[in-house]
Amino acid sequence: MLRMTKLTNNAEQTWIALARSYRTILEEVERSFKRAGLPPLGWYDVLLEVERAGQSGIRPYALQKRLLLPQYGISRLLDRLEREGLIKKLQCEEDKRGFEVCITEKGQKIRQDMWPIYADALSRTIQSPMSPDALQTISKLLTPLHDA
Amino acid sequence: MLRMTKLTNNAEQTWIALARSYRTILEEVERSFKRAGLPPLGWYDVLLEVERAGQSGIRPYALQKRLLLPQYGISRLLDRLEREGLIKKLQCEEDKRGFEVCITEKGQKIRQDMWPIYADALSRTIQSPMSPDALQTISKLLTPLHDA
DNA sequence: CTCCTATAGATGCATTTGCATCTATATTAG
DNA sequence: CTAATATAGATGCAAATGCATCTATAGGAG
Repeated sequence: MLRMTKLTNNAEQTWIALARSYRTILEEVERSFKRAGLPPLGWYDVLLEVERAGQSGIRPYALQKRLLLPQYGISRLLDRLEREGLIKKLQCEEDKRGFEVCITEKGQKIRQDMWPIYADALSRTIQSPMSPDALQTISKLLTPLHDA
Repeated sequence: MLRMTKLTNNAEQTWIALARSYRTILEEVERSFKRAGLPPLGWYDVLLEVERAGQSGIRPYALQKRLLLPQYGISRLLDRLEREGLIKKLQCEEDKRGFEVCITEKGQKIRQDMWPIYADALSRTIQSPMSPDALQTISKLLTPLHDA
């Protein structure tokens, strides 16, 4: 049994602030997409990664790591995106278990439509309540949390 | 149409760091509860608020505001907690539309069992990778995000 | 009082998620 | 080569979520 360091109030308060901030922002982002008749944020994230991968595409397991989603989550999200014609799956020659995911023109268009809505929501929720300095400090300080 | 300020890279990076940090920590917290055969974090949050409310209890709509959950989310979460005997609903005399939620002994016990698991997970994921100073700075800087 | 609107909470139905497991190909050991 | 194991991805089923709507009581305005 490992002896654990006692949790400080400080760390606890930081977690609470992190969670509340995250949820507040996410809620506004999702609401904004919905108002604009656009798909949820998860779709944007996938479309962006797939678009960045270019025409050679990206493998689902790679997406999974980048996006911190469970395997079955990616599997089904890709199904939905394919059904809507936003991505296509290209049979992978070097590894017949899998495929490469590529973006379609329709997918690109949707992603482009989503960006200004997304950016506005972030602008309202994160950028305007904080100074550029505060923003910079936070993103720098948070780095060890997700790199570890 | 409102003219929006363009989103800075700075704000975008901060959002990404916030989201990745939050998800990474949450994942570890949930995994820890599961390993210990305990319910998910949402249950803890409700039980804690209800316990804090004391024997007079707390109204569902009040919980909803504190916990940033949708109305139907609270409604069903309370159903589950009640079904497991962790809370009870007391018919509210002053307002016959609603009720007061109170914690049961079983509910208290579960919450108490959950805390050390929760605390350890936070200790590992937030506290150990960051200096006390960094923690303090972050929680202070994040305040405007969820108060606004 | 009556009528109108607002608020508390529940619920039917469709979609999504979580969990466990399954299939198929790849990789490694012998 | 064959056998054992690991990895990529899919899927059946149960539970949770989102959405819209519904019921019932509260709190006005007249």
